[in-house]
Order: sequence, then structure tokens, then C-alpha cells
Amino acid sequence: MVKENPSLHRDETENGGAAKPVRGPGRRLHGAIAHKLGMAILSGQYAPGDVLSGEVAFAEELEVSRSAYREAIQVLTAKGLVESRPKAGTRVLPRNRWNLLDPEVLAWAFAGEPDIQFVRDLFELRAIVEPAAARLAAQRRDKDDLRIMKDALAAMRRHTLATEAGRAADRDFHNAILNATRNDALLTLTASIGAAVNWTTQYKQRARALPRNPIPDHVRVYDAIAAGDAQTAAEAMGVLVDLALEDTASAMAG
Amino acid sequence: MVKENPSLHRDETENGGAAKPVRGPGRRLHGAIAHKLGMAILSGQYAPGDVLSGEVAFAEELEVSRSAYREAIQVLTAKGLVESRPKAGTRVLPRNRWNLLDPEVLAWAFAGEPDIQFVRDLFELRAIVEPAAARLAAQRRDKDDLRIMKDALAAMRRHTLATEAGRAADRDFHNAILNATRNDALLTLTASIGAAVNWTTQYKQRARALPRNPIPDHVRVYDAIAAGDAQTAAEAMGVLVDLALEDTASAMAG
DNA sequence: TCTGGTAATTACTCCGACATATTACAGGAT
DNA sequence: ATCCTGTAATATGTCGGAGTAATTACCAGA
Repeated sequence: MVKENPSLHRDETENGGAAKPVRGPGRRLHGAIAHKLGMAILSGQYAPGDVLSGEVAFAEELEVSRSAYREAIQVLTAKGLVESRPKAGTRVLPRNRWNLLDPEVLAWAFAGEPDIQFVRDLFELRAIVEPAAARLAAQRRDKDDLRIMKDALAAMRRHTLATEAGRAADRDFHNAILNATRNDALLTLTASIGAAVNWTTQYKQRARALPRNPIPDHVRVYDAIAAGDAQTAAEAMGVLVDLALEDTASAMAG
Repeated sequence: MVKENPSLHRDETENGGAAKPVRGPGRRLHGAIAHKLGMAILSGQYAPGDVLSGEVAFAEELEVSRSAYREAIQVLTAKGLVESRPKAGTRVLPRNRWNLLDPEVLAWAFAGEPDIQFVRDLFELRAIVEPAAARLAAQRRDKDDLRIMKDALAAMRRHTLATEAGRAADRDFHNAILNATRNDALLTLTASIGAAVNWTTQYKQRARALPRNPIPDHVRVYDAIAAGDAQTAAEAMGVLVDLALEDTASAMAG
């Protein structure tokens, strides 16, 4: 049987159409399938308890080999989204089994229309963790950390948050703070959430003007960390998170 | 070529030896391989940048099919531990790419001799998150939440933490608090960390006596949450985390 | 000697068929 | 009505080969 459906394959040996048939999220075939299924699950298209038809049936439906399908399922299983047992099929697990903090799961959750409640949960978590991180950073930062933060701040000023370079500088700034905490667990957590959330706001942030100039608020955080003032650093970071929340809320509402 | 080495296979059709050849962590073959490799990476046996020989060579070395090996690699890839590219082989990624908060990764990290620094990081994170969770729980709990907490508390009293039933009640208590926050992200995070950490202490906690009776401290948390006193709840929970830290520290030192 | 392009090697990627084992389900026995 | 057991369905494990992509080494030209 010769495959004619080019839906997911990358064999574009002579097609004059689009240059990149799938390629989007996962460069690999099984990655693309995992992405597709992951988004379907996160978007509620498959509810917990639902079964993803049979392995063979599904693989045929997607026009891919069972190997590719199985490897995709392994990825989803590793993230706690599904579980497959002989005879029973592959079932979507209850939501409390999902690794909601996995970067890819987060990305899938935010790919479509993200659940408002979930976004709220995420920001609540950020509001807890990031000020505490700023507090630790104020206590543990060294000269190098401060230099990196300062450079990032300067880059933010130059490019503004309307440009990609500016947003990259923003990420660098926050990352530098996280690094200064000397806590890998904290860094992993915040990096995951931050990446997903910022990516959304950036994506949805069309021509909308920012609510207010964010630079002074960032400077306040930097000054407190540089001064070693843990309490002030935490409070200033709290302001930043609130600002991001407002920003995201208005972006999602608009 | 007939496979003779029973190292990882479950074909025990007539061997009078051990009843369970691998079976330990992952019931599936690829799960067992992933567990094995995951532990090897987390324990530092493979350092970031190291390459896991070739796919075929490795699969032969483990006496498993390439499919099983590949599926195991997919799991590790999904958790950000490795990355494999054509010609280059499968390399261990730098530590900051790992999903350190993934339940399985956490389990692997704690399976061998856990890194002291990492344990410290995790407790620092707990010390940040759990009091905040208690604060939210005090504000949002309803009658059902309180009833479940009360029941768990009673069970803890009955069985004491020396028994498995008592520890299960302890987990139920903390889970009830997390549930009362109505925040899925928070719940996922704390469940992952708590499971890994508690599992270790339980495992290492041979005949050692507990430093002090933990029940009153738990009661204080419950009372504050029941009264809706957010501030007191947070402080009482802080005490609990400190207690757990001491407990773990002495267990790891001894 | 240095730079650039080209070819070959190497390893991953995907495939489909076969063998196996576990499980759900139904029908019969107690 | 409950328990047990046999059977069928289905996922898992295995295999080897064809295809593809990237790194490396080599060679030609400047």
C-alpha cells in the first residue's frame, strides 16, 4: 500500500505546494503526532476516560506506521496524559495525573484557547514563587548576576517590549534573577511557566499598547536585589507579576 | 540469533531462579530500560554531553530490540534528559534542560543517593509553596475539605507515622489541603515533590525514632484552616515543612 | 597553508509483519 | 446470584530493512 496522503509526512520530493507540510512543532513525525494528540487532549477534545480507539485503527487513521504512533503515545504516557493497557486501549487519564508543569504540556495547553481558570492558577503560582525567588536572589546574588541583570535591563530600555529583542531581554532579566537564587528546582519551575505564559501574551499581543511603562518597575526589582534588600525585592517582584497578570487578562479578554 | 541472556526479558518460561527478573519499576520492557537509563543519568553515571553509544550498539548491549530501546529514549527525550540527532547519537542534555519536577525524574533522582544540594533546593521550594498553599486553603476550604482533613488527622493519630497506614493518612491530609486551594498547578507541583521526598524519608527511615510527636503541629494547621485564619495557617505549615526538613536531614546524615 | 565544496560514512527515522501476553467479556458451573 | 474459566480481542514486544539526514573527512582550488 502506497501512502498518498501527505498530511503528516515530510516526503516532499516533488510537491510544488507548500514547502513545509508539517514541520511546525515537532520536527519528527512522532513528535508531530504527539503534538497533535497532546493539543487535542489539552483542549478537551478528548476528555479523561475517553479511549483513543485501537492502536492499529488509530495509526491507520493518521496514515502513519504503528511505530510512529506508539512512540508518540510513549511521550504522552511519560507526561501522564494517557495510559494504555492490553485489550483496554489507550485511555486519557484524569486531569490530576497530568504533568501540568511540563513545558510541552504547558505549550499544548496554551496553543489553543487556554482555559481561563488554568491561567489564573498559573499566575497564582507565579505570584507565590517569583517574589520568593527575588527574595532569595537578593540574598545570594554576586557581581556576575548583577552585571547580567543590568545588561538585560539596558537592552529592554533600548528595544522596548514591543520588539522580539526586547522581550528576549525581559526573559534574560528574569532568568538572571532565577539563576541568582542558586536553586535548580525553582529555576526549572519558573522557566516552564514563564515560557508558556509569555509566549501567549506575545502571540496575542497584536498592536495593543502596553498598559504602562514597565521599565521603572523592573528597575525597582533590580535596585532591591543589588542592595541586598530581600523584603523590598519580593514586594517589587510581586508588582511585576500583578502587572503581567493584568496584561494577560486584558489580552485574553480583548 | 537466539537471545540467551535473560537480563531484561520477562520470558521466564522455565527458569527456576528468581521469579521476577526485572519487573521492578516499569512493568513494561521499555519502561524498565527508561528507568535504568534515567537512574544512570540522574546519578551522574552519564554526564551532560556524554553520548549513549549508537542505537544499534546500545540495543544489542542491552539485549533488547531497537524498538524497545527507541521507545525508552522517547520517554527520556520527553522529560528533557536527552536529545538524539542523526549521526551525532543520543546525547545527555545540560541539566537546565531537565524537567526536574517530573514525578518520574524526581523518583530517579531519589532512587540512588540523592544529591544533597538538590534535596536542599526542593525543600526550599516546598518552604515557599506549602505555606502559601495553606494560606489559600484557609480562604477557600469548604465543609467537605475540612471533613476529609479531620478524618485523615484521626487516622494519623490512630496509626502513627511509623506505619504505612499512618503515612498514607499524612499524605491524605496534605492532599486535602492542596485540593482546598482549588489550584491544579499548585496541586501538581506539590504532589510531585511530596511524593518523591516522602518516599525517601520513608525508605531510609529504618528503626529511627521520630524527632518529636508531629500530631500537634498538624492539628495547628488544621485549626487555622478551619478557622479561616490564613496567616496562622501559613506559619503553622512552615513549621511542618521545617520539621520534615530536619527529619530528612537526619535520615540522610545517619 | 588555508578555505571551500563534495562524498561517504554513520546513526537516527520510519515501516510493516510476526509473535507474545495480558485482559475484558461471556458463558457455564456451583 | 456469584464465582470461575475459556476464548477472543487487543496492546505489547520483536525484528530487520529501506530511507533520510547530518557529521566528518577528504580533496581541489586559491
